[in-house]
Amino acid sequence: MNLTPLIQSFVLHFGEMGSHWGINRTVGQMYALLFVSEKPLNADEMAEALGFSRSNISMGLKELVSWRLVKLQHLPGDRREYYSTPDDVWVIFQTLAEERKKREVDPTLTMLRGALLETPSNDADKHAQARMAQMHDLIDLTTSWFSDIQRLDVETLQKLMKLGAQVQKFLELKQKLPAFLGGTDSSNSPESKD
Amino acid sequence: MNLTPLIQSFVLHFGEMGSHWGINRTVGQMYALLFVSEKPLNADEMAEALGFSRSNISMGLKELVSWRLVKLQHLPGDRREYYSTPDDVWVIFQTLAEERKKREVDPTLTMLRGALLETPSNDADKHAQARMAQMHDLIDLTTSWFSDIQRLDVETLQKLMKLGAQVQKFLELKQKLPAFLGGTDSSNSPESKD
DNA sequence: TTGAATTTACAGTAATTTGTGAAATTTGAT
DNA sequence: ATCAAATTTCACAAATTACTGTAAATTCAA
Repeated sequence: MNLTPLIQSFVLHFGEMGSHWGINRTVGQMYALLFVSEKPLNADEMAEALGFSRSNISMGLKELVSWRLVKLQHLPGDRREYYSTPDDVWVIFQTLAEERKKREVDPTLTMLRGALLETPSNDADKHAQARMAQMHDLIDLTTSWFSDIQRLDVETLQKLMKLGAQVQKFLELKQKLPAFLGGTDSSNSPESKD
Repeated sequence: MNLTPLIQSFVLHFGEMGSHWGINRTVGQMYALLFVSEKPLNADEMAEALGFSRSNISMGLKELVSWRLVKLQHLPGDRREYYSTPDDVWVIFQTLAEERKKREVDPTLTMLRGALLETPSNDADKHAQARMAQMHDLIDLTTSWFSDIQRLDVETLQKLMKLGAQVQKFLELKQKLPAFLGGTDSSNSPESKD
């Protein structure tokens, strides 16, 4: 295959960053290669392009598939398995966010819920539980918001982001005109938090 | 010191999750211990509570301070250094997000900008650059939005999150009444994306 | 059903990361 | 300035993780 300098530097960068992102260097490079590739690649092509062993490629691909970051497909008349990344970068972004949530935050949320049900054994425990409750509520609100947002289509999401901090004006407006959003909303009622 | 079972399980969980979060087990435990502690702790107390060597604590603390996740303070009449986490979990969350952006996405954004300035050497390069441009634009929009949002105070941010997907209604409204947000906004104009 | 092509599992090794104790340095009270 | 308390650095050992080659398993065409 033989990569051009441009592609090579992109691939190497992803390899280096991989460790910061919780994947290893070779998996990072594999993803980068697929991301910029014009067509799906099979494992042998990737092994050759990156200079890794065939089995390493196999492991890495398995991991990337488990993250839903690469998809497997078959090309007509070729029994080998070909791999590629989704075309739409927004879809990629959402998949990444979902998977990270699932792996990196959901387990903690579950642990916190359990811990908050325990009976505190002393003052230190009481304080610890109060702190855990704060953490729980923050994560809960953030992840609920995230799954709300994720339901929006990409177009809408983009508009929202371009709007940026201007949403603040909307909140001010809403304060004045609470009616127009319908009745089941409770976010204006003054119970709020601690 | 001797941790209660409740606190111990919290601390151990953070240790295990640490690897998913890009910090190591001991650093994760240190952070958890400080997070639930009623008062600031010094390095010796932490070493004893967690059963780590004094030097390991020193290293870990240095890392946590570099992430701005723990702060150093001095207690009157005691020359040792005491450590604690910020009280407000929203501040913690924002700090974490800022630091992760700085370490995990800014370098990639920089690399992409550089790559997009290169002259493509062939069709493969042209395609790769197109892909990189998509990635760049996504990251750029997302991080700009993030720094916009970060300027909001915590109260407003909370309201916004509680609103969730209902912001969509605002966008619809805005479509109809583009005037009320003032003139410099271009997000409604139909140039949009590819 | 056979067998060639392909993928996967696994065991051994290499590389990297983590954690420790001892030595060196820094700090601040006297 | 001195000295003891406290912190940091560093070289090494231990543990973990990554990578390879080979062997086993699977797949699919004939």
